[in-house]
Amino acid sequence: MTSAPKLSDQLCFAAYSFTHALNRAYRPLLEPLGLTYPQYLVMLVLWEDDGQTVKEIGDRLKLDSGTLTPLLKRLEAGGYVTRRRGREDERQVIVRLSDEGRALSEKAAQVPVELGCAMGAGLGEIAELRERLTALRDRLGEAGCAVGEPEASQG
Amino acid sequence: MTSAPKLSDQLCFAAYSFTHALNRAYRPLLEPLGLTYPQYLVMLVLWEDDGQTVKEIGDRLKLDSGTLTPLLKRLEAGGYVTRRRGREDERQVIVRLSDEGRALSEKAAQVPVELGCAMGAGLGEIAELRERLTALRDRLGEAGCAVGEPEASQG
DNA sequence: CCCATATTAATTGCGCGCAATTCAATTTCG
DNA sequence: CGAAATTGAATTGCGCGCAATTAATATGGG
Repeated sequence: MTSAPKLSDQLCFAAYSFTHALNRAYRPLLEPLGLTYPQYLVMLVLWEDDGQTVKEIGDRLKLDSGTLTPLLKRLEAGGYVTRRRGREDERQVIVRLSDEGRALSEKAAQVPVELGCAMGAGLGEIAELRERLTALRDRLGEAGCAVGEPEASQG
Repeated sequence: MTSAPKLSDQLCFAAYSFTHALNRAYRPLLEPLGLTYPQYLVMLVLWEDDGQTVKEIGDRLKLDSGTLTPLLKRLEAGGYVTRRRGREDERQVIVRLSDEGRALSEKAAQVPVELGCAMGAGLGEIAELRERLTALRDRLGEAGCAVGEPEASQG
């Protein structure tokens, strides 16, 4: 048996390469804004709710401080956010939009439009895909399985 | 207008966080094999067709030499592959499995089974998702759109 | 044959992602 | 109250991904 490629692997590679393609598609749209895609995600989170802690941002984006701390420092260096220790709890660092960071949302409004257009997918398909991927992601986050029955594999 | 999150952004984040979740799910399965997920992908490609050039591997995985060269050197250091300049065309580097690398496919056979199980998705759902993601990825790789009509956006 | 152009890998530099560790602040509990 | 446990962020180290550059080899036209 030549170890044929398994379908679950193929799905994983599809997701992997789709994500890279997304990144490449976002790059030229975000570069004029001075943002990378992960930085754009942080800005989306802050545009929705300003003044969140590093922990809260990390919970939303599923990222930890090892990723966020240097990223936020770059956003701060770019003048889009401020980082200040909380008064109540000095362990926390509260991230706030600067005026420039708030203003950036205007320029960024076109990004998802162009992206959705580049994908050329209908509203329904996008919504369905999003739900399935999110559901699978959350299931992956759980315990896993006891490797009992070989299931959902086979190319 | 508070710049509500757009659906296309949500799909992109779903794909982004799904891919990270996949990576986390693969890690404990691949760590005993001494592989990272991208290294595993290269091994899958080589198990399917041994003796490919860096270019060919890159075409299949959509990766360039900047990513592959150091990765392949690590696989070589780990004893799984050899890298040798081609005799016909000395620009090319041909990557071949070592005996150990070939033997690894046996141990790796269980990986997609466990992964598919952890996702807990049916064969049909997996196949459909894979097709859609691949189609979207390929569409993203193309020209894009003329930003005419706002379409496929809106949260 | 020779030179301009192409192609192929390797290299450099930067920004993630994440595990592991460290440190300070806070909470819990004896 | 005070020691231990917990929490939040920062730091370190490593492996991608990719743009940009470089170097070596191959190819095609004059």
